[in-house]
Amino acid sequence: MTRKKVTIREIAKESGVSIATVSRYLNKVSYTSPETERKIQKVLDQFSYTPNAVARGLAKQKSNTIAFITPDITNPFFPEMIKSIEYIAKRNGYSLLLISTNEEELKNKDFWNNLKSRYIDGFLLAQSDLSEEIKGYLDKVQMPFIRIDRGVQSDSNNSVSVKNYEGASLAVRHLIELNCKKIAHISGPKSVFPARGRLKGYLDTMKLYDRTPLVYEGDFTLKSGTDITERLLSEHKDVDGIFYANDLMAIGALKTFKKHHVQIPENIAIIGFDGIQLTEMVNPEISTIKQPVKKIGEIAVDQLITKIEQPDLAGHVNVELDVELIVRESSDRQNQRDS
Amino acid sequence: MTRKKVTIREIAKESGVSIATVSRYLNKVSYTSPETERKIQKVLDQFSYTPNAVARGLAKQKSNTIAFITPDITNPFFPEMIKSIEYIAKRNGYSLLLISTNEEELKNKDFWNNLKSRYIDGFLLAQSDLSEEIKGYLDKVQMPFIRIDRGVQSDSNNSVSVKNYEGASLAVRHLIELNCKKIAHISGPKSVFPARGRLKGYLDTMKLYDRTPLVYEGDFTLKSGTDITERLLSEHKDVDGIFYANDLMAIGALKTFKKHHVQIPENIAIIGFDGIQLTEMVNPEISTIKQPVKKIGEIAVDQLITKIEQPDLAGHVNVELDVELIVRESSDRQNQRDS
DNA sequence: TTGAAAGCGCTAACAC
DNA sequence: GTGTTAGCGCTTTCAA
Repeated sequence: MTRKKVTIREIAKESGVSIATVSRYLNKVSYTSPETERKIQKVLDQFSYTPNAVARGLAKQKSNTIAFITPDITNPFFPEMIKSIEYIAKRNGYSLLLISTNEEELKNKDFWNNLKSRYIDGFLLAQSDLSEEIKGYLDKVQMPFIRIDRGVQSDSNNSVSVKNYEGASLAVRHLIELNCKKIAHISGPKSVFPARGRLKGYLDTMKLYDRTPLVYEGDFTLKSGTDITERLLSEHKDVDGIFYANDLMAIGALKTFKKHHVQIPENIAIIGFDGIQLTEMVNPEISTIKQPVKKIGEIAVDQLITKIEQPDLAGHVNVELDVELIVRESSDRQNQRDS
Repeated sequence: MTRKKVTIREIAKESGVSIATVSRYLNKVSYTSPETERKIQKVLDQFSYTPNAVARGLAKQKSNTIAFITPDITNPFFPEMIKSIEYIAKRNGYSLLLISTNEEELKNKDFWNNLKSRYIDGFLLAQSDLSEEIKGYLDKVQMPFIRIDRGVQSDSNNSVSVKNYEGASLAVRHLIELNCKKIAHISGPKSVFPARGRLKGYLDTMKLYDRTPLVYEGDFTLKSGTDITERLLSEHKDVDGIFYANDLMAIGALKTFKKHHVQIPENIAIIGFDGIQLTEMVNPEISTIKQPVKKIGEIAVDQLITKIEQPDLAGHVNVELDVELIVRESSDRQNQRDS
């Protein structure tokens, strides 16, 4: 496939110019006469030369590689988000290094030294919640980075997230329009920022419509959806609408509903948050507030690359993307009326 | 965090030895006197020195990085498998580069040249089906690699896969023990090797028990599960057991069953193949033939690293892992009898 | 056991 | 415009 290894030196010799000229041509920096360019290009083709990326990296102190760091590779967002990230990165000439870490590791000096010693150009951090300690590290680590999604405090910079508050409001208003009388909220852990945003959106909107809020705290897992719904049903039999702080809990709740022969959406209308693919795979399909996962990835990597390539141009970024109400069977009472 | 950048040169100067000696100590190659070692180590700690990975890479022509290449990053296996791969890789001092490609790109010389120019040490290839053309490329590319899972032809080498045939047999026997009289199989695309293995397992086992086989060809997607089940039900109303060639199709079928008010497992017992997490999240939970996803990843990366570090020791590998029958609601007639 | 020095392959001043 | 040369930071002969 690739014969020997052909270096810039051969190319230079073969085209009768100096390696500097070849390098200049390759990097399109400063002018080279059209004629030499033609000569060089010819030899380049002939040898199907590819510059050695490592040598180039060493000389330029740059690897054209970014890292995606997360403790939580099995998060349902992951596949789709990674896909868009890798795609955009590649299009810009960057490769994607995948790193899964626990919080401990982020505090390890060696961890960061290692990234630096590899000239990793920047990283995306998808870490749920950062302790103050780690935030301190991040400030000092002196690398471009963007935080994604859940790891976002309202006061933070350099992050891409979604409008959790508005999304929650959308969800509640949707349930109200469905004529739900008693709308409960199964929240995420209050320690997590997006969970708080969604909770506040729920509370404020309920208030706006003069409703009495009813909140149970879950932990974003499937199981907690099942269990807490069980408790909710036993303690409040008259609930007829539930807004789950994420899809996974809503899906988990389906087991409980089935067990108690609760009809969805006839008896209770439910809606989740996130818009993971799973919502379309279960029965009934779950209504949700959809996050633009791909877009989150795209924007994050885009911002990161800007920070890398034009450090001065890129100030602190703080993007908040819109979410979208997706109505599916679990809250669709149009069809219901017909039957 | 990290002050200036401290190179091996400072370490050498500071400890009063040559950089060669420091390098030797760092790489634990050839002996160094205990005394110098102590001196060096002291300085090392003091500066919290990390060798520059890129420079080292250039000198050793090695990056300590492996690539995971797939066209299909949203495959449900992905998260868990990647997780185990990254874990083992890291434990062995390797990082994981994620590359998603279409088949076209694999035929592109530049693609491979790029990997080589970065001194990527090897790669895992999770590509469904490789054309002969690509297999030709792989032979010539001269890099260590292992193929994973679906990309496996029976005659291939350097691959890690599972016992598809035996798994299918397990599934069928399970349905027979459940007293199913007419057992159908929704296969995967016949062009895909694992699909063929599962089909053959089904056919042979049916024959073994003197049953008449009934096969419909699906394409492994959720939707094909829904649609083909629809057709199956209309054409063969007496089917009472279905073995789906993968879980996704079995899950898709649930919509059809619901629509036609078919009770699972009372009217029809079903079982899938793969053991993706989704099977536990739907209603009813789906029985399945579980692939040891983590193990597949672990073994693959393990083999790959062996190939990289001991090229002579590692001959051609061809691992076939065992699968496991997991009985869940969709084929559980123990509980059914009680009710 | 240790040091000197020649690479690894490319970039970027600096000079012409 | 183009060539010379000194790095980038580390490894690895080859001598001593």
